Order: sequence, then structure tokens, then C-alpha cells
Amino acid sequence: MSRLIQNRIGNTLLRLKPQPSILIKNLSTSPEPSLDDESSQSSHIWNVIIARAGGDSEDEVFHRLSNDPLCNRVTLSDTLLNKLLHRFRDDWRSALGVLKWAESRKAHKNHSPEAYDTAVDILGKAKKWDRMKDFVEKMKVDNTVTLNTVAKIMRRFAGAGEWEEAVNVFDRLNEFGLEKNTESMNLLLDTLCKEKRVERARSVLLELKAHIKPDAHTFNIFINGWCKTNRVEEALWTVQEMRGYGFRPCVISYTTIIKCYCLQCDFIKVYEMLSEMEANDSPPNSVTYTTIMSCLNSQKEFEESLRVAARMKRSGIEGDTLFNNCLIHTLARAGRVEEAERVFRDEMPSVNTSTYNSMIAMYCHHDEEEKAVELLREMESLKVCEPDVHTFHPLLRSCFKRGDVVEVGRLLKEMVTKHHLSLDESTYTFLIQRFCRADMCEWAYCLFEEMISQDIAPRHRTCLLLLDEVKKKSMHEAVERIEHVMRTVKLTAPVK
DNA sequence: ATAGGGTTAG
Repeated sequence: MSRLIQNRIGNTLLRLKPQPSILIKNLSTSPEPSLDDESSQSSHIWNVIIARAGGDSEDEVFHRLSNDPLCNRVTLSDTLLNKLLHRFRDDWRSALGVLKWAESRKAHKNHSPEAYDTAVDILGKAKKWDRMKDFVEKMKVDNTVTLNTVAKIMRRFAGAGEWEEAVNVFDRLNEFGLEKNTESMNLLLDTLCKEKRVERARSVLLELKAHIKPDAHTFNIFINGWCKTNRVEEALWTVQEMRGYGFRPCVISYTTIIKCYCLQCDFIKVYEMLSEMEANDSPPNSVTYTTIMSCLNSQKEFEESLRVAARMKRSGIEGDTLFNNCLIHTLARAGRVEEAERVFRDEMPSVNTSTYNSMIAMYCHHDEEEKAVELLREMESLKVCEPDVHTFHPLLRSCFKRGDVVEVGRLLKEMVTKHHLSLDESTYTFLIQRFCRADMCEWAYCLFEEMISQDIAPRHRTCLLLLDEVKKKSMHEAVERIEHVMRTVKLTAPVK
């Protein structure tokens, strides 16, 4: 959205009363650095760079950064550069400006190739094909194009439906000093298959196989390609073809097919395949069981899902983190809190954010918020993994349920200032809904403006809900603003 | 990027 609209929103916000200052002040603006804290110090510098790097052209960004004394004192490590590029992954002008500035800061402009690959990826994401091609030509001269670069180009082209361009890149591999071999061929085939152009991938293979030998990966790529388009017959046929080439289908081949049967809800075939794997000496692993359980969970078949987990344990396979996360989720949904706690405490050598999220959600669901908060504090002190927006969702939900909006504000502040999280589309949508329902549409409206100023498009339904509420309250300016947004912004449909 | 989570829901 244009900066013009953003300014107008800024003015609207200034006029809006009463101001729920906790939301306005804390949600969008960067957290204030606390004293004597090294990470806050660097987060301050980060915020300064970010502020300078927003701009309408890459030259503008470049000049603003170059002329800023503070920015020029920063030691610009590869890590920092990559973090900056990641921050501007949806803003190619700023990203290129930052990169240009970074180059000018180095005497012998040799940044890690990763930065250049990211730049290529950002241009591809923005579909700036000409700029991307120019960029790659420059890299070609410097001899810095790697297979990783090529992967980014191909995937961006294919992702935008320009899969002929993806094939062209493969044809030009030699120009980039790269080889046409099984690895690079597999990359092209996988790109096409992931974009559901499996037939096209087939004809590429037919054309190339006189010169390049397929390997086991090649066939797994096709099995996946067929399964993605729900053509399990062809996937099975590919297994046969694979055997014909002297490769044994592996656990990946079978798991891919099982996933396909799962999506078809054909559990007879799922269990048949499971037995076949055991018989064929490519036994199912943790991934296979997790796949099946997740699918059963989405059907709310929690007891059956637990039987699958038991089957895995019986066959002597150790669950990894993803499996145990799934198991905890299943136990929680099946109402078996103590068992979930036991898995969490005794059976997990390593945990991640999702593990905590499942446990926190479980406690909130069973109205044991003290325990949920206790786990949040544990995350903060152990620092094994950091909370994300999903960690807070169930906690926020509980506050709304209790009608404790003060606590909602406190949690939001914690998310933004302590954990540097920015609210995403679904969080905004959820909060706006709940504030409306709590008859606090002033707060909901502030979040709405907040969302727009972050360039996050609201859902059509969210606009309608809020519009209805502000009309009831006779908030005329808000009505006008929401109607304006509905006319000018491309609204998103609810995710099904 | 050769295979695998969830989610705040009246």
C-alpha cells in the first residue's frame, strides 16, 4: 500500500479518541532498548538501520544509509546483512539498497554468496524478472553463480507459472560454469513436480535420460509429483519403473504414497502399505507414523491416532521431536493431560517452540492457565527455544474468555517488547474479532489501523464485522476509513 | 525443496 494512505491513517489515529495507548504505543513502534543490555544495544542499531532503509528507490535507501553516521559505524557482518535482507524480503528496493550499501562498505566487495542468492530470491519473489536477470548476469561475470542460485531462480520462475524459463535456466547451466548432471537435473525435475507440472517433468526426463542417469532421488521426486496431483496410480507405476532401473523403493517412496492415501482418507490402503513396508524390509519410520497420525488428528480420530503411536512404539522405533509433538497434541485433544505431561517431561531429549505451544494450548484448554504461564516463563528462562505468536494465542483466548482485557494488553505488550514478535494477519483478525465481541470496538479499530499501516490486508469478513460495530457506536470517521480501505485495498478471503 | 505438527473456532 502507498505511503500516502499510511500518512492518512496516521492522521486518523491522531484524531481518534479515546486512545487505547497500550495498543497504539506498543504494537507498531520498535521496542525501547533497556539499559546495559547488549542485545538491546544491537536491537537499537537494528531499528536505526531499518528506519533508514525504508524508501521508494534503492538509490534513496543507499544514500540515506551511506550518509548516516551511526549506520556507518556499524560493523556489517554477513550475519547482519543476511538478517537485513530477510527483513526486506518483500521490499526489493530496500533490499537492493541495503546490499549496495553493504558492498560500498567493504574494500573488496566479497560478501558471502548467500547474500547474493537472497537478493536473487527477493527479486524473483517480486517478479522483477529483468532486474533478476541483470543481477544474475553480473554474478555470472564474477563467477559466483552456484547451484543454490540456480535453484532460487528456477523455483521463483516456476512458482510464478514461468516454468519454460525454469527449463531455459537449466539449458544455460554451462554458461554459469555449472554442470548438467543428475543433481542439477533432479533440481529442475523437483521444481517442475512441486509446481504440479509432473507431465512436463516427465518429458524433460525422457529428453535428458540419454545423457544423464536418473538416480533413486529422481524417482522419488516423480512419486511425490504424482501424489501431489492425487495420481497415486502413476506413483505406484513409478515405483515399478524405479525397480526396473535397479533402485529399491525406500521409506521415503512409501511414506510419500501413504501421505497421498491419507489425503484420500483411504485408511485401508494406508495400513496395507504399512504392512507392505514391514514385509519389504523398508520399515516405516517416525516420519511415516507422524504423517498418519496428523491425518487422523485432522479427522479428529484421536484414539485411532494413539493406536498408531502404540504400534510404532511396539516396533521399537524411537519417536523424534516432531513425532512427540504430534503425540502430545493427540493426547491433549484426547483429554489425556497426565500422559501428555509424562511425554513432555520424560520422553523428549529435545523440545522446540511447537512442543511448548502444544502444552500451553492444552493447559489453556483445560482452564489451567497458571500452568500455561508457568511454561511460558520456563521457555523464557531456559532459552532452548523462543515463543512465537502461536505460543500466545491460547493465552490471549483465555484472557478474553475471562473478560480480562487488561491482561490481554499486558500479553500483547510482552509479545512485542519482550519477544520482538510482530502480530501477523491471523493474530490481528482474532484480536479484532474478540474486541468487537467484548464490545470494545475502539480497540478493535485501532488494531485495524495498525494492521493497515503494517501493509497487512484484512479479510473481507473482518472489515464487515468491524464496520458493523463502529456504525453501532456512531464512530463516523472510522466508518469512513473502513469503507475507504474496503474500496482501495485488496482484501483477502478467509483461509478455508 | 527427496517424506512429517499445530492454531484462536458457538
